[in-house]
Amino acid sequence: MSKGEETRQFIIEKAAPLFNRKGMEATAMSDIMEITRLSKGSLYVHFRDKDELTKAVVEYNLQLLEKKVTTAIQQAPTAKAKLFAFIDVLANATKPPVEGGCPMINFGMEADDTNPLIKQRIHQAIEQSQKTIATIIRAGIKAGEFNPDWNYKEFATIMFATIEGGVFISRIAGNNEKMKIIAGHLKKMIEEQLV
Amino acid sequence: MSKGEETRQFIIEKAAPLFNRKGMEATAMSDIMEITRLSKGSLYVHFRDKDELTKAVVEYNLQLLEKKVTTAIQQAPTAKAKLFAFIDVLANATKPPVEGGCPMINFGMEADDTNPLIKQRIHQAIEQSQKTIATIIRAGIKAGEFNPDWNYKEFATIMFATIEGGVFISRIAGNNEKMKIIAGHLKKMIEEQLV
Amino acid sequence: MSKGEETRQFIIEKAAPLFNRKGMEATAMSDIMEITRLSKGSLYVHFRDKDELTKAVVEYNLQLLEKKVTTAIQQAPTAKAKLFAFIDVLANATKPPVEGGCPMINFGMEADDTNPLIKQRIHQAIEQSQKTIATIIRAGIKAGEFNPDWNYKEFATIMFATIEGGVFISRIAGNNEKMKIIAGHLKKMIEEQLV
Amino acid sequence: MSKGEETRQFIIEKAAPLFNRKGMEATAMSDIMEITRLSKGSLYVHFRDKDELTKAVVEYNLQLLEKKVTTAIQQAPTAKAKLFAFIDVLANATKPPVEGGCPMINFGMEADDTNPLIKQRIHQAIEQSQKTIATIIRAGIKAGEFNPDWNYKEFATIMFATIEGGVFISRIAGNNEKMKIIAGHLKKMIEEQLV
DNA sequence: TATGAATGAGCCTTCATTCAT
DNA sequence: TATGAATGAAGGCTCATTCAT
Repeated sequence: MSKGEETRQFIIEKAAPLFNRKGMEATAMSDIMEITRLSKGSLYVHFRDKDELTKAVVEYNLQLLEKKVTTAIQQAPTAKAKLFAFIDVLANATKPPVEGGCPMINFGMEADDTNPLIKQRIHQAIEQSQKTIATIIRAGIKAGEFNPDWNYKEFATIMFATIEGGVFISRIAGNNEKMKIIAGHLKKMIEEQLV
Repeated sequence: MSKGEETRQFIIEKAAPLFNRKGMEATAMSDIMEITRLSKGSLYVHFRDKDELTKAVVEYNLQLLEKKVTTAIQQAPTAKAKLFAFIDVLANATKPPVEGGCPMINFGMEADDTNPLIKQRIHQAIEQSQKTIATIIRAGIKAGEFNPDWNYKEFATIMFATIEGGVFISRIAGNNEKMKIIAGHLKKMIEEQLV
Repeated sequence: MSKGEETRQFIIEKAAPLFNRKGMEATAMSDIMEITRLSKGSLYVHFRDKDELTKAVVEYNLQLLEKKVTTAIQQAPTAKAKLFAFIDVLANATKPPVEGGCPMINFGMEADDTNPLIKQRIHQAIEQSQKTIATIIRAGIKAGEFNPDWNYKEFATIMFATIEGGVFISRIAGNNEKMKIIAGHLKKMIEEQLV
Repeated sequence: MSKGEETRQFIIEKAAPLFNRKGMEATAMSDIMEITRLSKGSLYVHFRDKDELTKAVVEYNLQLLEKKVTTAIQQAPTAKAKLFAFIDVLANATKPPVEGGCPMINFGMEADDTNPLIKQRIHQAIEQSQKTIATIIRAGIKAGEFNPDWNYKEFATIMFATIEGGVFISRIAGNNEKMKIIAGHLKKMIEEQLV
């Protein structure tokens, strides 16, 4: 990695939690200057404009989240364990997988009426998340672990929505109480489909 | 209502959809000037600063939502019908109960890391929503409509979270497809508790 | 004139020589701030952006020039005297009719490759100048003052071009030496057409 | 020519039309980078700063013009033909002798209030142009081609001013119509001095 | 009460220039 | 020589807010 790429990556990594926490609009280039200890001009050497930096930061946060999820899933032995792992990773609002909380709901809600490109990217991440869940279940059915009649595609959507709703509630509540209930509920629904 | 109060209310009503759609930070006082056709000075006669206007607008949006929900519930004859009505009101992302979408998730996500007061107010609205659901169910149980063993408090949380998660997904998707699945799922869960 | 219009006019008048001397691009909003002792925000109360201020300033300079020319012409009794007055007003590079020199050549040369709107406006001013000359001559012919065979339209163009060329040379030379020769030449040409 | 000098010359030639067209201030070092495909650092190896590059570019443009003029003059057999050639080279605003138009008026007008050194250089070029005209006429007189009483020094100034004024008008008009009139007029004045 | 002129901090971005490699 | 990363001043502009009328 060249010096330039290194700095670019450094900026993204430092900026990522800031954008994820404060929001894209609310994070100023001067905030990035401060946190990176880089000059204003230097930032613009590596990113054409704030929008390009924003895109890179959103991408970074999404991929960081995906990596955490993927790692957790891979380490789980069974389909049930994988689903539980998925829940446990995302449903931990007090110690979220990505600093600042779930980037899908964070960036998605802000981009909704302001940034079609980011919105589109979040849409894709949401779809991917549901696909990941669905894929795990399908494998579990094939392995004889889950009830083959399970409408797993619908469940993937329900599970994802419920988790994100839980993330929202927990963030506003400032604690994970309600999330425990939600996670427990989802896990029970999963166990009900065990053969 | 005095002339002053009337103008104040007029401003709030005009500003409400703007804030709900664009966000609190992104909505400028000049936007309010434009939409109300009022002068800059006039706005500051009725509101000490933008923060006060923001609070009033958030309050207005929340109460408008609550009114829509309450009306829908009151018109429903049974507990089941009331729960279904609750779902139908909130789960219509294409024609949301409040212009700009659910104000709880809209304002809540933005306020999370920036505005503790608004955050607190949204927290209260979230709690109230769950209480509303719980109250309906409790009445339904008392009336012999629902299974008395139903852990309705937990269900209230789950139902609310799932709806908000669905709202989020639908907004980003730009359509209500997934929301139908989610609403259907919640309704099935409710029907399973019918005596 | 309202307070706002007064300030707007004040800004234009203060900015006019600056733009005319330094150029449109080279004159910064901060220069206008300094010379008007007004705040940055105040400037933008009266002008949407720098471009709008630029247009107003160009217009002001052109009209100021036109006024000086018109006044000089009106005070001259004969057609010959009017033409001489025209020359004397424009051909005084050391004490130009408009502070900073002839706005037609100043703004025109800069706008040529950068600002089509201003370019168009200067084009119009150039055409008008030639028309003014032609109109004077035509009246002089009608009054029996000038030779009726004079191709006055062509002469108007030649006279205007020669003056502007003289303005250019004088500005660069920093003195009016060459301009005297040019003015003398033009006046001789005019006298040759006297009946 | 060493490698370094070669690169230096390459930069000047590429930058020359840019400066002549856009102006000195408006042409950024990044524009030069782009057009030369050279790195920022490389530019600064060959030129201490933008000012030095500017001077070199102005010089290049002036000498290119002079070369075109000289060549045209040398190819003309008589004094009259030489003067006509001079006019024809400069008075072609649609296909100017130097890309971007006459560098004397282009750089001169911009430098007037901002760059004394360039202004001085343009002054010299203007004087030289008039001297060139005067020299041709003097030779023509000596050769018995022109009227020996002709005040050729004054005519040189008038001719030069008229051409530059014509260049100005044509540039703003975007066509050569008026220039034809001006050139015709000058040629007629010359022919009147033929013996 | 209502107006809108005035303010100044702050935002994003551009630019000429320097310097380590 | 050549590169391109880093710098910081300066530019145009927006915005919430104040204040005289």
